[in-house]
Amino acid sequence: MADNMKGLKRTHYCGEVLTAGETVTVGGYVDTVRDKGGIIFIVLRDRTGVVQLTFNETTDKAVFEKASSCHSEYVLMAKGVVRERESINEKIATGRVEIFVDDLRILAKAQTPPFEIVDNTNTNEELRLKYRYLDLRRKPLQDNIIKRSKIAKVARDYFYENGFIEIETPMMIKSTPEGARDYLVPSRVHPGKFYALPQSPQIYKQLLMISGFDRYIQLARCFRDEDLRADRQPEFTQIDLEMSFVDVDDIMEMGEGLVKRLFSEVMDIDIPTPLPRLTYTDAMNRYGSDKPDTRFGMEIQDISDMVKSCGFGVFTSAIEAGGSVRAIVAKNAASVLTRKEIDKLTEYVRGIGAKGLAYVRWVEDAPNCSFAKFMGEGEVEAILSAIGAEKGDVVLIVADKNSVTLPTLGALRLKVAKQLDIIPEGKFNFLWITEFPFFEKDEESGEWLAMHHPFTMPMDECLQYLDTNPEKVFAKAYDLVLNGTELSSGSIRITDYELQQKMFKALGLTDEEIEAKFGFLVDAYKYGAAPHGGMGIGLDRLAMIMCGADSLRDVTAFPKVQNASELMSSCPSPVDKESLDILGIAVTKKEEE
RNA sequence: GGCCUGGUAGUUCAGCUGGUUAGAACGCCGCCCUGUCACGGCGGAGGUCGUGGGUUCGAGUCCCAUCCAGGUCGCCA
Repeated sequence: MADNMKGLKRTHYCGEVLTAGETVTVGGYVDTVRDKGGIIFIVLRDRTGVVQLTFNETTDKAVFEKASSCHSEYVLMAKGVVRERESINEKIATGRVEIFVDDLRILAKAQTPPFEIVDNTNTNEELRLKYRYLDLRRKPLQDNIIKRSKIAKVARDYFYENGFIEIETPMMIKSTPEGARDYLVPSRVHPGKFYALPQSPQIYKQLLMISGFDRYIQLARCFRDEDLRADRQPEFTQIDLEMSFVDVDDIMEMGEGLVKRLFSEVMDIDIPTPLPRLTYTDAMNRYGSDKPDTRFGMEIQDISDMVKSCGFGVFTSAIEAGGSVRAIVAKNAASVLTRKEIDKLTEYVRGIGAKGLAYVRWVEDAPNCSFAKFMGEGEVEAILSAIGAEKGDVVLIVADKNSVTLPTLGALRLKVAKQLDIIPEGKFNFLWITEFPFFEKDEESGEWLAMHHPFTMPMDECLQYLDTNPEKVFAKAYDLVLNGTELSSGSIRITDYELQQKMFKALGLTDEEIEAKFGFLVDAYKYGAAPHGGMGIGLDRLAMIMCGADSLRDVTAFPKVQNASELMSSCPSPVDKESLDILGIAVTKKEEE
């Protein structure tokens, strides 16, 4: 039987700085036991830090014996007098004092954990996720979770101070099979019918604007049944907001205020506002991405004009087909990007859709150019000079249609920057991406599809092209990007019934489809809505970057792994036939057990 | 679904062109030690080499399949 804590009340956390002479009571987990024979030191740990407990054999034999029976991760409560240490440890905050214990309680014994609870663990993440509750005892993870809590708190403070009302929207909603796949929830009362978990509170927050709440926020749980990435979990949290009587700039200003406040209060870092802006078109042309990492240069340059009449068929045919020839210059990369490495990059770009990679590797005196034999006297040198390439640099060139050259060079830019290790740490480069195209053409069917959800407002000056030139229509949509990660996405919504009908038609929806999918929302707008818009800021991704973590798993208390299962509880799991029968569900396909 | 990487004591890893009894460090257990703090000293236990098949006189090592984990592409309006 373990001891109880009768008569003891915790007075301090372990990490608090104690003054010699005072009597204190602390509780925590045994970090280490150092048994010297006649004297025992136990390092006790809680979420604030560690403190040393000291036991002397000659002072109190009974307490000493109990201390000698303690092992790692035992849960203790200890009362004693604080005193200066005989030898000081400058490495820890509480290293000048110790607690000389006269009352020790073993509140719980503990099995030896399957891995050591230490800050810099090497232990395989799979095992740590299986014992997540133990992994969460580690300080780096505790610090992340605590920082995330602070981020949420500051965000709430900020929006409450700006007149926002926090409103919960339902977690069980109508399934609308658009975009990401829904998680479905069966209904016992309605066999054969399903709710869906929300991918975002989008429709409900728009309805709240119609109701006149004017400014709404929610720290909203969202669910998407898609494959995971380091920065993508199937369930995640958005700082979701919507505002009435606003246009694009008003929302962006509110978002910038939040970013500034968060970084100031949580990190003590000043983020200058207004944040830089880039249109989608410029972002694609310069960085080959709609979420560019601007912490380093290596921008994409168009060399089509310089090579359009050269003898290299790969270049000329790409240009003749309406595409382009574009390049990035990797400064001082010639020693890292050897011929062999460039071959690997060529394989990489083939894997993501390009046909190949031309290059100039400038070592020694003469640039080594993969297409030199097709070029005339001085032509290669002219190109190098025009794009600012110098001795020691490597130029990587892709020729294809723009929908291939730009994303390929964008991906290559990131890959090469990581390889060269030129992305500065500790920088926080925010960037708004604006003026997204409204439609994108499906390469296979040739149909125009909405790039954002169909309630997004086109830019005022583009309305005239809605019927005639879909490619000339841009949206009042904006993404917030931080260090190459999409943090937030938002838009101004269509509040005009007629315009909304027009949009649906432009997207090829029939009246029946409109009614079935969005009938209630379309009806709602018939009763009048102020111009409104909003955004959803990924709390998890924000916390990840603010914690300097590489994965959402490091800032999520109980994350899912790549196949969307949770290793600790082993979910999802099969359910018994009885449960399914009540729901009227038959399972026709099973995962191998 | 495609591609890449990994899986060997509790943990992290080593284990060569296939060859005796699969090693190290940390952790764990026991004994010793009154100022340690990466404590120290002595001793000890601990392995279906992810799983299944194949090649071979012989497989941790080679081949095939499969499972698990991570990364990435597709996917994520």
